[in-house]
Amino acid sequence: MRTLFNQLSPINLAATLCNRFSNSNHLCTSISASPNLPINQIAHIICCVLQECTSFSCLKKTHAKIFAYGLQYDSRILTKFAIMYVSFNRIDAASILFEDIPSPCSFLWNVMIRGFATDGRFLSSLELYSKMMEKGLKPDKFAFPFALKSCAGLSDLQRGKVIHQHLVCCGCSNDLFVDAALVDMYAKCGDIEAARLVFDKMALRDLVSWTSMISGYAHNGYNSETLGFFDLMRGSGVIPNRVSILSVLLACGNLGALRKGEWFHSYVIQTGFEFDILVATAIMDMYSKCGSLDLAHCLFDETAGKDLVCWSAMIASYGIHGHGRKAIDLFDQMVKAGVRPNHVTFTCVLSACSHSGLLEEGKRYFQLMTEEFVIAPKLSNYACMVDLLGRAGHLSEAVDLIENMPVEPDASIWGSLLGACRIHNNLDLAEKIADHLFHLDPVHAGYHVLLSNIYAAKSRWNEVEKVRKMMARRGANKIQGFSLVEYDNQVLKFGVGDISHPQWEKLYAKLEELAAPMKHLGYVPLTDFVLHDIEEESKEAALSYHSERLAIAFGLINTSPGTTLRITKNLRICGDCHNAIKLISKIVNRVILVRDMHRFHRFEHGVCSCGDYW
DNA sequence: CTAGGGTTAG
Repeated sequence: MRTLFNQLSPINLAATLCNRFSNSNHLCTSISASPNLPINQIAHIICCVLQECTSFSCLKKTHAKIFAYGLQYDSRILTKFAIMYVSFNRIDAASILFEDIPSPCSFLWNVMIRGFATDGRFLSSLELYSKMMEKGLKPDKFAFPFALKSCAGLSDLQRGKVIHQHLVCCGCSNDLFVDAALVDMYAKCGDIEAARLVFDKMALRDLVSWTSMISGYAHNGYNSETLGFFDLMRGSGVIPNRVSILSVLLACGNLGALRKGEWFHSYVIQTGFEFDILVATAIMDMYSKCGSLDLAHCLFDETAGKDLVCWSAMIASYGIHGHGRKAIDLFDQMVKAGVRPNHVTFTCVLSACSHSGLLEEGKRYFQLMTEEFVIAPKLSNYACMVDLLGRAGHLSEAVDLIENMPVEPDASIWGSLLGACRIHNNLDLAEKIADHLFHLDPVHAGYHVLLSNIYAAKSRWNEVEKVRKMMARRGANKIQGFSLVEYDNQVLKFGVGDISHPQWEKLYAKLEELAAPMKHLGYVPLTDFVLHDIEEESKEAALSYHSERLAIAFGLINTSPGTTLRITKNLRICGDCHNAIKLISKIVNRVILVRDMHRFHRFEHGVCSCGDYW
């Protein structure tokens, strides 16, 4: 060994060491065996060996050895070590070394920016990026995608735009990876138009860029665009993989497009994509959101190696379908199976309790979360609790909870409470809440509508008008209600009093036809403004029809008797329609599934699965 | 040296 060290040049020596001694002990022993070796030579050897380093423990031991040799202040070695630490995902260790280097080279800055971003420490990554720019150093084309990834992770569109400008200045645009990262950043920050602009300008588009775009559409609510873009991708000769399928499944779920979703399920099987837990969860969730709880549950049972997300998704499914007890049972099973819940799981459970009116159970699980699992409740957990308490009429308890929250309540919390005020027609509380609420979110149309409906319930028409004007002044535009129904591999959309469908006359005639038997069953149209508690979708004219009724009429005309009708609605179903659909289900003897903004309503034999608790 | 992904309240 000693002869080796003395005879070979450092590079050859390093190469020899790499070949012969792949593990750290040998390396360290060899170095220790030659105490007379000049320090710079050892440094050189170690640098070369590190390049071949494949084991973290080897790295750590070598690092310790370096300290023993008193080389810790050599920038070159430190840089090498920092880079190695990053490659082993030990960003903290790398960071400590980085701080010790007087003026780190550009490359190390880039490596650190990448390292932090990869580790999910987006703020640190961007902080470093800014510091690097301040020093007049330019990030390289490998660092930009990571800086953009950090912006995407933080949904920081403003910073993303700035970095976009920088990279153009640095001449790093028109690079496949940089552009793909740009597309992804814009898509994740919700600026889908900007994403599309970059995407369209790309000379070359790989599967990843397509997938980023598709996922951007899906996650920003452009559901039919998602499906369209997927077809476009296939048309352009790019073969999808399981990742791109996930976005498409999401879109199907959002649209309630069961047939399309089923098609993708079989597509996954036919093409032989790996049917891993992510794909299984996505398909399961799609089935559930399309109203097919049975299929979702089947898949859940068949899926081996269920993880937290998979369990949570199934719990959420029971929740939106109104099966609170089953959601709770599943939660208990999950815990028994040794899977530790997180705040999302509890959001699912609490929301399930809320939809099913399981007040005591909800309280118990909230307590379980904080006390037994020691999970700090997030805003979403508080929102569920406020909703649970409020719905059940325990308004003051809900207020207590909000006042004692350790975090600042946001608009959604007050919104929950306002929703409860509407159910219980509590005007005093509603007015107090509205102040907070409109301060936090002045342009939210839904909250204004809620308040206006509470006034209307008390026949306070002047105030109703005031709220209306307030909305106009603030530019809080009402969201148009619509209902979706899948037919013949298409998703059809019906708006309020829609006459755009070729069959529109038939649809209205069908509703007319139903009017008599409905009346016979005791239906009284609730023309009172109060119950048209959804956005503007009502009150247009006596002849206007809510979108879900048109969708139902369409389904009745175009499907064979007995077929379940599935409707997806963007807003909350109104009380009048809820009454009407119950009766329709009885008259036509059909199951009518309506998914509104919050949950499923399964109408059958004149009753709804929500038990009118919604 | 780089990348895209499944669950969540209102």
